Amino acid sequence: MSGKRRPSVTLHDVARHAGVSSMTVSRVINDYAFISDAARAKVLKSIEELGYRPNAVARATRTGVAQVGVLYSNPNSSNLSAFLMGAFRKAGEIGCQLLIEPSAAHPTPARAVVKLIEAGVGAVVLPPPLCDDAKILKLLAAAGVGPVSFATAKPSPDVTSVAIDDFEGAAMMTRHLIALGHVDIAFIQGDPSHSTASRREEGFRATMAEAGLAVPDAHVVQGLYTYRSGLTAASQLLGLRRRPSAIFASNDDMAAAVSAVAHGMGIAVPTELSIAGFDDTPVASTIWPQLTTIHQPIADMAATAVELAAGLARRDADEDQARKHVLAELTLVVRQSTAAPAG
Amino acid sequence: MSGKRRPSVTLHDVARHAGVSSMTVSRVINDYAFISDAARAKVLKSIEELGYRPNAVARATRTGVAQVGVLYSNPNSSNLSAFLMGAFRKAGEIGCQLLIEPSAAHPTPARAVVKLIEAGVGAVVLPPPLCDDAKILKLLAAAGVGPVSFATAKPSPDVTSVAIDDFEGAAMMTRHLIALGHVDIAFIQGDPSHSTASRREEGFRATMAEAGLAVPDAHVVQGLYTYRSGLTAASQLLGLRRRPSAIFASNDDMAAAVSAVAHGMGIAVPTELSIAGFDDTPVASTIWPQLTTIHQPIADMAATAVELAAGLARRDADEDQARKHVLAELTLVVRQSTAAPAG
DNA sequence: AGGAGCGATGATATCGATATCAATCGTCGC
DNA sequence: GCGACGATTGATATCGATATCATCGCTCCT
Repeated sequence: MSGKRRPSVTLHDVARHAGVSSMTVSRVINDYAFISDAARAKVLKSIEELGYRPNAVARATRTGVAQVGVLYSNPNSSNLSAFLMGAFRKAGEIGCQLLIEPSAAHPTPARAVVKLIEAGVGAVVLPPPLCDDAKILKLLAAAGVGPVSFATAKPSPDVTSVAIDDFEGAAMMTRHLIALGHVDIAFIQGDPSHSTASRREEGFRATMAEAGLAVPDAHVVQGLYTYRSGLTAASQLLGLRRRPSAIFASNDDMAAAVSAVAHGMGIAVPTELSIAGFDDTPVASTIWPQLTTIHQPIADMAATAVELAAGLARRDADEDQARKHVLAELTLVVRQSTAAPAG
Repeated sequence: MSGKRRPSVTLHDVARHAGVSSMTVSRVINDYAFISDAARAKVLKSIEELGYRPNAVARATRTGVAQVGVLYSNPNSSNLSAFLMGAFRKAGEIGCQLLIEPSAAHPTPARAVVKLIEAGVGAVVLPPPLCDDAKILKLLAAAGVGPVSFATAKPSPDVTSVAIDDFEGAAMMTRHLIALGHVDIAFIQGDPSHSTASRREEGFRATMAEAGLAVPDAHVVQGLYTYRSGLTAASQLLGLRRRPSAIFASNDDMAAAVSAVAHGMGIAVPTELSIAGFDDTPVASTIWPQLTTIHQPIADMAATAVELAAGLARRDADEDQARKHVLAELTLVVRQSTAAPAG
């Protein structure tokens, strides 16, 4: 019987309460420039008193609902949840509808793109490695669907992008290890088909060179961003006659594998071996000791990507829109897997 | 210049094309019972020809946008991404707005609930262990906000719920291990503050008893659903004089830890030791060998939960609504971490 | 003084759908 | 053969916001 009903204060309620028209209220909440201070104050007061909250859905009907597609390649990607969180939060805010399409569900990524286009999306967010695929970009261009490339290491100037500076991130981590006193630092490369892999390696090498530290060939081994490839790479590195005192893996999954192998060989982490990852995925704080890694604000980046995509989708034949390029801020997260080298 | 514009076929376009009123079209797509076959056929044909897709957002303005809150406790929960996927997909479909609130961001879970209530949600989805918290349920009831408990092991008959049968899941896995020929099967318990933990243990014990197999006390050790607790538990079990030939951990994170420890002790998986997990989180297919585990259709469950919550949110003082209880289907996923015992 | 220019505001149409109520057409019972 | 009732359909209002255009009152310029 306590039948609570959503009283749902509307814009009109606020207008009535403030003694102005609904348009004035609408303008206030949309930060329109030309409103008298008096009117603005009245409206803000009424909003406060009534506890008004704009209805994103209703707003979207008028502003034009943009349907934005999101393609993703790896359903197990550990960053997926943060990515989705951010993307959906923003989508809810601006009232645009997200269509999520796993490219793995299709014989080729191109088929997934076609499906999204047919579903009528106005823009597509492309995580790596899809955003580096020229064929896909061509397909989208032909359909007039705007692409937003996400977290690619080499964003094309022609394509709106949200990215991180992989080079700088790797450099930050390398500096951290050097500052701890490490000299023999090994590196596990990422999947060469991802553009991020080479940038991270370059960041590592450049920083080592800058510090005057040598990087013997044996200290750089190939990985594929997978746990399993990390297992192999770790065995290789830890079996070396002259074992490195620190291993920097290009992502957290591989760093977790290094941790498991070290564990297996009775090598104490971090006292005998420092391990560093990249991405700050959930596994980094799951395993023990927790990984020192580079944190990317994936959720914020995803939100930004959706916002840009929605803008692209809405825009009419207005072609000369500036392609935006957003670079997100990275942070070094020092946890328990790195320390000064022994002895 | 290829200024593609979303022509966005509307309901009215379809109506005009089919020569009927828009209401008739609306009724067809909403499966209203009393439509002549002729009209239905015409409409369906037009929908097909024009490639019409209903605009969920517009629909929601009229049906009443339900705001549904989703509380979650552990931002690193590996199931989060699947959960969010399902939840948001459904939210998009029915045009309801999701408010996600991490309870960790508040001093107490109760504060998070209050925030959602103040934000005006009509219903809340509560993952464990929040859904078992009487205080929270009381708070919600006072505000007239419907709760939907998610994946709790002991759903209250008074609360709408979407759950799995933890007992049966554990039983399935235990039967699998027994069928492989294992006799000495150890068990790692979950966090006792989660209702799922005890049900899983009961499922294990009941099945062992049924098969006439003994479960010595030393073969059941406490865990907390964390990787770290799994590390400790595994060391304990694998250090036993009479080592079990299989370890069934109540979740994947702990199973992954068992794998790491086994690795460390030079115990081959699965030839010398079988490892089983529960949940089928991403880590299960990340590590190597990949874990045999119990898969829950989290995404579907989340979608169902949102759907039920939206229903709750919309319903007026209509109190005698049936509380629904949905039980999702579990599947045993056999991967590479289990095999027949050696010798 | 006349009006151009602009800041500030409101009236009204609109977005794409559904809710509600009324209208139409059989046909069935008596 | 008449009224009632049920199946089927359409007209119109509505949801909560924004877009567009009109209006109003000033100031400032010539």
